[in-house]
Amino acid sequence: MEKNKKISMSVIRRLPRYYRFLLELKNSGVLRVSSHDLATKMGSTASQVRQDLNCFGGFGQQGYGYDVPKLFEEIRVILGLEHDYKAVLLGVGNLGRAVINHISFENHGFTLMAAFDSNPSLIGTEIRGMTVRDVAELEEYCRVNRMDAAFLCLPKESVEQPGEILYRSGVRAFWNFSHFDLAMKYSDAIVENVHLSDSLMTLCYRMNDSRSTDKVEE
Amino acid sequence: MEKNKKISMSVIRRLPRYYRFLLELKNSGVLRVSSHDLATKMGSTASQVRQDLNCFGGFGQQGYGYDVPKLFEEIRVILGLEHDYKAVLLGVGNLGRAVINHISFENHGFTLMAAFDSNPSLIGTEIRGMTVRDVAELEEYCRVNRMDAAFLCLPKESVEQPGEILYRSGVRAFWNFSHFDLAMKYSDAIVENVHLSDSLMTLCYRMNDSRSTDKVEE
DNA sequence: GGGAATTTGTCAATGTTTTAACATGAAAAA
DNA sequence: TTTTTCATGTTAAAACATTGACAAATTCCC
Repeated sequence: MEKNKKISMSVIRRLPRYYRFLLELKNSGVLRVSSHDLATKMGSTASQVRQDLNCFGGFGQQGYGYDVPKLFEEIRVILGLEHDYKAVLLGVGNLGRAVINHISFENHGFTLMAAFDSNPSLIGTEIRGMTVRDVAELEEYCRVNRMDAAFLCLPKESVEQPGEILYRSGVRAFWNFSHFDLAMKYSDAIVENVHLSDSLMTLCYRMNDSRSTDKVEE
Repeated sequence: MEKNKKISMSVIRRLPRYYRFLLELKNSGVLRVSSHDLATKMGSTASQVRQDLNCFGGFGQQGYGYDVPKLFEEIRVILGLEHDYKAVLLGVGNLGRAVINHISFENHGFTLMAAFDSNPSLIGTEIRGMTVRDVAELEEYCRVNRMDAAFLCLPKESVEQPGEILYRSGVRAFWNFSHFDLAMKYSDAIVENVHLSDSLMTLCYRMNDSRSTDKVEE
């Protein structure tokens, strides 16, 4: 049996990066990797890599390091990427289309089943083999087809109302791209917010910051 | 003079959220807010809010709280959102178009000056009043017009080469949406990575995790 | 105007995450 | 086969982040 110690969010958020780097290594035909090598790639320390991986079990071998294909597979299982969680997408504007076209859902644990929009000029159009549906059908569709997750790509408006509807029809996981935080009152709902503008503001802050710090001379 | 204590990343990453919530409050006509109210909205503690804001100065008033428009403006200045950093965007695919149409650059410290792509069928097309340029012109354009930042929306390929070109032509800040980490060898470069698939994998992990934790019965 | 109720800024304590150190064991080399 | 090298898993220490507590200052209400 595995240790029951709760995994911290900091560790969890690093797992996808390990996964990506391992995929790169695997694709390059690299067969073994040390915690030190991985750390260099990640921009962290060997100690942290070992600490992270050991949360889930001893995948390495002393004197050798980690077997790349094996470790890759382990992390894939840890993340649960072999799942086929059924998901709907709301909002087929630029953002929704970008998400649909940019992300490989199948490799990341999901199957995108349907896309919805409220804009009549979009309803009925095709995207990646899906016909865009009227958001009015959302509740029934999710209940009947037992959706697991929803990707919220509504660009401007509030996201609370569709959130409510989706929760009522059984959806418990939300990937939220809207400008507003999706505050779920239900403790069994999982919300993963992606705030692009927050990230841009952070970039802006860091740019100012580096200016003031760099200006030692002048 | 301000205290010279270095601001931690944890604090910096919360600033944009404060900013968003304050904007909401301001738009609703709310004039004052307590650390406790803000904490409730943020899902954190009053203590943390006060601690965060006090990194930058005492904006509040005992017995009253914080003046919403004033605090909003303070955070706007702290983040440096009044800047007009000149930026170019690379990759006018779905992702690039979503970024262009979805993000309000002007309110977040940037002016988007030009968009580039390597796809001949996109070059010359219009988007948001900009004519898409050939990526071959990138280096010269950035050098001549002194760009500050680049938004990298190249969906699949590696992002290292354009990064090199951009750095050579003076760009020091990068907002990277590509699937690969942009590993800049230059210490004065600022890279803000946005890894959508990482976020999706995290969602997947949390879904599995909640399943196993919830299943106390059964 | 005065006293109760608020609410901040800050210090101290608690909790968490990261880094460092090292004993142990496998692999590689001699 | 034996020794040296390498690199893990783990424990302990250090650094960092969050929370709690409270004095000081303001506002609100009577």
